[in-house]
Amino acid sequence: MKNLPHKTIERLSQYRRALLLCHAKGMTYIYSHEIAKIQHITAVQVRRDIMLIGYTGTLRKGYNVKELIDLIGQIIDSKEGINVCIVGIGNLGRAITNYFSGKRTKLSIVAVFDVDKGKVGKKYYGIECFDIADLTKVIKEKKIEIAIMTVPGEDAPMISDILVKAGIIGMLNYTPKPVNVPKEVYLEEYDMITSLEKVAFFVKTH
Amino acid sequence: MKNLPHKTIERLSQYRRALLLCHAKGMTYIYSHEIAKIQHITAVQVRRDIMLIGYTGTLRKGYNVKELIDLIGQIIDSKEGINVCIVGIGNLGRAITNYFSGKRTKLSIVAVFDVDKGKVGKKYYGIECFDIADLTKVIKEKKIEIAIMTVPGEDAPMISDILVKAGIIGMLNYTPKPVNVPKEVYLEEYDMITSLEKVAFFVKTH
DNA sequence: AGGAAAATGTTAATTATTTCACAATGTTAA
DNA sequence: TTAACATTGTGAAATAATTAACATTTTCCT
Repeated sequence: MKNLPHKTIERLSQYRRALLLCHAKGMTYIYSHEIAKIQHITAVQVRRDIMLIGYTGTLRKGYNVKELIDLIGQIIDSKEGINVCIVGIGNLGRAITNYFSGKRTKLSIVAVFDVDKGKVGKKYYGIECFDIADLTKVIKEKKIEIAIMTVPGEDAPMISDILVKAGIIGMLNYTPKPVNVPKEVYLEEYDMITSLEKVAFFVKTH
Repeated sequence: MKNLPHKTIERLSQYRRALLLCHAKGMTYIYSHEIAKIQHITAVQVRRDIMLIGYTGTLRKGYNVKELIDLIGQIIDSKEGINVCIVGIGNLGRAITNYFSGKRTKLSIVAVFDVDKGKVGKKYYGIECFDIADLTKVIKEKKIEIAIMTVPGEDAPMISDILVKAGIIGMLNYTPKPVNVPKEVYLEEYDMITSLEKVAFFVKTH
């Protein structure tokens, strides 16, 4: 059961978010096709994902919303919680910080970093900004395991190396510059230009 | 040749970006394994992607950087160029606008929108901000074909509907809320929370 | 009570993507 | 001149992800 497909993990995260909204609205049961509709995927895919995590719904009634939320939590959250930092508190860094602040209890942003001395010491959405020169020290002190890079592309490789040396084990790179990390570090990269170019391409070809 | 895999399109966009940097540095030829190194993928994958677009390198010399850049452009750019708008000029909207401003000649951000009257009329990175109430009018006037949504999640479905009615044919949804569009509209969704949860999961399971 | 309808759970088939393996061939060095 | 090497191009195999098909079961209706 540890070998869940990457795509399934992504969808579970999304299901949970949708389910939390349903739960807040007072729904106790939900059908696979209702989840599917929200995520605009097929009901079979929803059922398969749920099958993979070993949950069983009730025939003709669907899935218990609360139970499913909790089970997804058991699968994708880590029990103790994980500390995260944002490196580079420009527009994108602030967007993400704001986005997360006070959302997930198991994933907490505990520090943001920037080179700009004018930003150091200030708080962003309740999170203190540290000098990027103190990356290593703060990461160790605060037991930060995941870093989100939102620095300018040209700084990404250098910052990435520092983060790896400081003991980061997961990294989310939002700069347009791919970085190299040792295989023990889990790296996810996302680049907005690529996404837009992709949309433009598929728009063109119907 | 029109049936290029989605993943190949994404990589071609990335190759081009890397190649442009190489070209700027004066490189005239590049090997598949060099491109692979930059993107941290395998050389075979690079060669296959290049094969799929019908380009042929020179044995033992590699690929001509300039030729490859141009060919990728022919494949993924649309000849006439495409106009894009950003809906919601908060932190994320500004990050993207800044990111793109003056980069791709074939993809231009020609308008940004916001509900906040204090923002309307101002310029963001050189792009004028319009009232979101004028979405339909401005989209038609400026012949905008792609919209990037960076509004709060709760507004996403409603804005999405307006965009579709206004004639948008491609949409990039950066809100955490999935939206439904008719099948003629190409939709790409990306959600940062999901990405972070995914990293957290795979970090946990080595 | 019995039949129709609506769900889930799952095997099998299909499709998409990546990787392997290797032929072909130009380049370099002895 | 020839052997060793490095590189591209690609068919075939392997892996990953999605979709189809359908058995099963519960509920509802008559």
